This record gives sequence, C-alpha cells and structure tokens, in this order.
Amino acid sequence: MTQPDMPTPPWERPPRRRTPARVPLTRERIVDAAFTILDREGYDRLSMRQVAAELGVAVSALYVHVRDKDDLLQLMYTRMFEGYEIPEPDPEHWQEQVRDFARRARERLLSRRDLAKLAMGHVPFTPELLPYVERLMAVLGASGMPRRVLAISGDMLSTYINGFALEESLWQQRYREAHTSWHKLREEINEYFASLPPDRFPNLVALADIMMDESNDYRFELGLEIILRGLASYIGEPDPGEEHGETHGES
Amino acid sequence: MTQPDMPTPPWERPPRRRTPARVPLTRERIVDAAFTILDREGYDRLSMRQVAAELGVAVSALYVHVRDKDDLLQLMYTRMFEGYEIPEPDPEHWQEQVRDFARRARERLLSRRDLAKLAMGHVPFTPELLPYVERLMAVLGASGMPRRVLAISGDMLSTYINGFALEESLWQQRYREAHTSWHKLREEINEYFASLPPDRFPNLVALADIMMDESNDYRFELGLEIILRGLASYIGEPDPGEEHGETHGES
DNA sequence: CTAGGGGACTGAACAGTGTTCATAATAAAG
DNA sequence: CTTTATTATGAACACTGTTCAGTCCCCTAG
Repeated sequence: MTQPDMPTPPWERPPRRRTPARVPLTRERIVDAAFTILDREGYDRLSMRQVAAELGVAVSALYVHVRDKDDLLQLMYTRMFEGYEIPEPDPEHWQEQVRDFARRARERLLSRRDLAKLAMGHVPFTPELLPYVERLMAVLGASGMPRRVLAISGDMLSTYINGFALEESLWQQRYREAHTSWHKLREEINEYFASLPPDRFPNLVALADIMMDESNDYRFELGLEIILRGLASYIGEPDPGEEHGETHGES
Repeated sequence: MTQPDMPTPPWERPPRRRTPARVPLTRERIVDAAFTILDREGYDRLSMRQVAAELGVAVSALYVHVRDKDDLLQLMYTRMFEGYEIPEPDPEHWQEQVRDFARRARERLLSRRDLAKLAMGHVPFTPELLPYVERLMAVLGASGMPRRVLAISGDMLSTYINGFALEESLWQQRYREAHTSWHKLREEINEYFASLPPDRFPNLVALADIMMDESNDYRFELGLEIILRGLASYIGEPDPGEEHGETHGES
C-alpha cells in the first residue's frame, strides 16, 4: 500500500521530478487494469481507452508495452490459467480427475464476467500454456485410451466446457439486460416451450419442464458424463482408423 | 427473376420518376448484401456502412428495416438454416441420421467464410428456428434415450459442431493472415510439438504426429463418435437424477 | 387535378473505437 | 553536465454503431 497523495517531508531530499517513483507501466499492470474494466464494463466495452483511463495514462502509452488489442487479450487469456492446478495422473481415478478438472475450469470461467467470451477463440498453444495442456493429456493418457482418441479428447473437453460456459454467460447477459432474474427467465422459457402447439412441436412440448434447470450444474455434469462414457468406451480397443483418410464417409 | 437494367419500352407509358421501379429496400436484400460483405471482408469487417455501400444506400436507410446490427446478425443466423433438411426419425438408424446431420451442419458452417463466428453466440430459440430443433429432437428421441439425456443432447451436439467449426475457421484465418497453406501450417505445428523438451512434455511429444491431421474430417468424425457412444450408453437406463438438485457433486 | 399525409430515404452529426506518429518528458550512461 | 535510449503524450486518421431533422416521393382523399 503506497500513499500517493502525501506531501514530501522537507527533511527528505526532494527528488527532482514531480511524481516521485511513479509506478512504472508494465504488461502486468496493463493486464490488471484490463481485468478491472472487464469486471466493471464487460467484454464488449473493454477498450484500450478505458484501460488507459483506468491507469491514468494516455492511450498510446499502452502500445509501448503491448503490440495490439489482440496481444492484450492474449495476455488476459494467459493470465486466466494462473494458479490452475492439474494433479498427477492416477490411472485408477482418471475419470474423477477429469470431472474435477472440468468443474474447476467451469467455475473459473464463471467467476468473472465475460471470461467465457474471452476464452472462446483462443487456443492454449503458447509456451506459457502448454504445460497445462501437457498435464491434462497426462491425466487422460493414464486411462489407457488409444492414441488417436487421446489426441482429440483434450480438445473435446475444453470445447465442451467453453461452449457450456459461454452459453451460460449469454443467458446471464440476457437477463441482466432484461432486468430480471435467472429464475424468472427460466420460468418464462419453459412456459414458452410448454405453450407451443403440441401437434407441430411434440418433442419440445414434452421436454419443456427440463429444457432449462433451476441450476445448470446438473446439465453440465450430465454432458460431462456423456463425454466420459464415450471416451471410456474406447479403452482397450485398438487405435481406430489406422487407415484413416479414406474410410470416414458414407458407410 | 426480374431484369432490372432493361430500358422501358416506348409503348409503355413511362412513369414520371427518373428511376423507374427502383428496387425497394427490404430485410431480405439487406441480409443478401450483408452476406456479400461477409464473404468478401470477413466477420470483423462486416459493418453497417459496408452493407449500405453495397446496396448503394445511406447507412441510416438500413435502420428503417433493421433495428440493430444485432438484429441484422440474427437475421443472418436465421438465413443460415434455410433449406436445411432433417429427416423423419427412424429408430433403427438414429445414429447414422445424427452423423449425417452433424456432417451437413459442419459443411454448411465451413461453406462460407466466418459463418462459425456468426453462429457462435446465437441460440436457435426463435420461432423460425424452433422447427429445426424440434426435428433434431425427434431424431434423437427415436433412440429411446432417457428424457434428461435427450434434453441436453441437442445442445451438446450443436456445441460440439459449432466449436469444432469455429476452431477450424480460426486456423483458416491464421494461415490466411500468415500467407501460407494449411499443409505448411500443420507441418510447422506438428514439428513444434515434436521439438518440445521430451522430459517436460512427454505426452505432447508422443502425440506430435497426430495432434493435427492433414484433413480435419477424421478428427471431427471421431469426436462425433465419442458423443454418440456416450449418448447410446444411456439407452435403456432409467432417467438419471430424478432426485436432482442435491446429488450431483462429490460422490 | 390538387392537397396532404406517411413512409422511405438522406446527410450530418455524436460519441465512441483501434492505431500511428512527431514531439516532449524522463531515466540511465558516459 | 551532456548524450542516449526509453517511455509517455497529444493530436490525428480512419473507422465504428446509432440518431435525428429534414427531404423526397408515392398514394390516397377530396
């Protein structure tokens, strides 16, 4: 905690410059400020000017430390992973480890506003993030699933988690803008589905009561379980599609 | 088919105004123009002004027919589904029907530039699109899977398809901007993975040769198969989580 | 035929965006 | 103290979505 507005005492030799030891602008501080704006204004209003204003600095100063807005977003994406822990692989409990991984990932994506929007469209293939990918692959690989299944399982999981969290945050945004609650919105949606003409929409009407749950947790868990069962079903099978490239169509 | 540039024959009484029967601006024509811009410039450069220019019209004229840019994007999203056919449900072949649905959806998403970006962040819960959801649910429901699994299966499938296509188009964009080819980019990526220090990244190094395929088709099919196997595994089981709301954690 | 009402369209403006660049201020090095 | 390199500034450019007073034109009523 520094106290910026204190006058300089006369017995200290006053430094020549007006702002003694002003906090230097760094990539870290810029990312901090960007997250402050993201929390307060949301992804769509996150602009270089807002970030600069938050730091009390001219816009162009940011470009000394950051190439692009894209560059800044990439830094924010990287920051998102900080402190995210993935355990040592345990072949006996790989499913529970993956479940835990997925839950914590979703939790993180929903912990701050619009984080899912930020994550969507980025790929964790940078040097800073590859360790996380490696550890996830280690956990999944311990299951003994075939190589080719393993190669896409990480992608599938993160696509599912990101997609799910994005949809959740879209609904959040929608009911925030409509000045109502998730409870109310959910009720309206389910009533809408129930009120459809049953002759033209028999399936939707029949599912109206469970299309949206009071909490999304159960839906998330079930989707996760579906993927896990799918992955597990390949354990013990030989690597599928060794002759791949020809035989994926038609049949 | 009207023929706009034909001169007015002299035996027809010429209308008083200079531009005889000028094409009226409609929502349809605006969406057409928007797709022209999307194809030519990409999603990020799709702006109201570009659309207006394409139509030879002032920007503000668009706002007579379209509330928002969001409104226009919604119209484009709806247009995407036009002519998309989903077959009558056949309980014997629901898996093949779903595979076919997914392949055609991906094909459509990749048929035009940045269509996946457009699709991401939209939900097909509008009156025009509900019939498609209904038909998909019919096909899935014919499998006999439990209600709660059915309720999220559609979401899971479209999340997977959209996410996969989005990732594909992201790579496309990346190698377009780098002025190289997918073949080259893929080779570089795989070489990069292979060149990682094997002691810190044993799993990534071991998978380097199949992290990215020459074509993404096989990866898409395999991911689809994983979901299908997961879904199929629930057929015959009682509806899971009837006591839901409490018991989805820990155990 | 004229008068007028109403919808479609225009042009200009507002407030905002990402990015660049010559210039100024500052810090470190000689 | 002077030089040099870095960092920050302010103004500018070329855009963006959106609004609004006014204009044009067509159709209808008288």
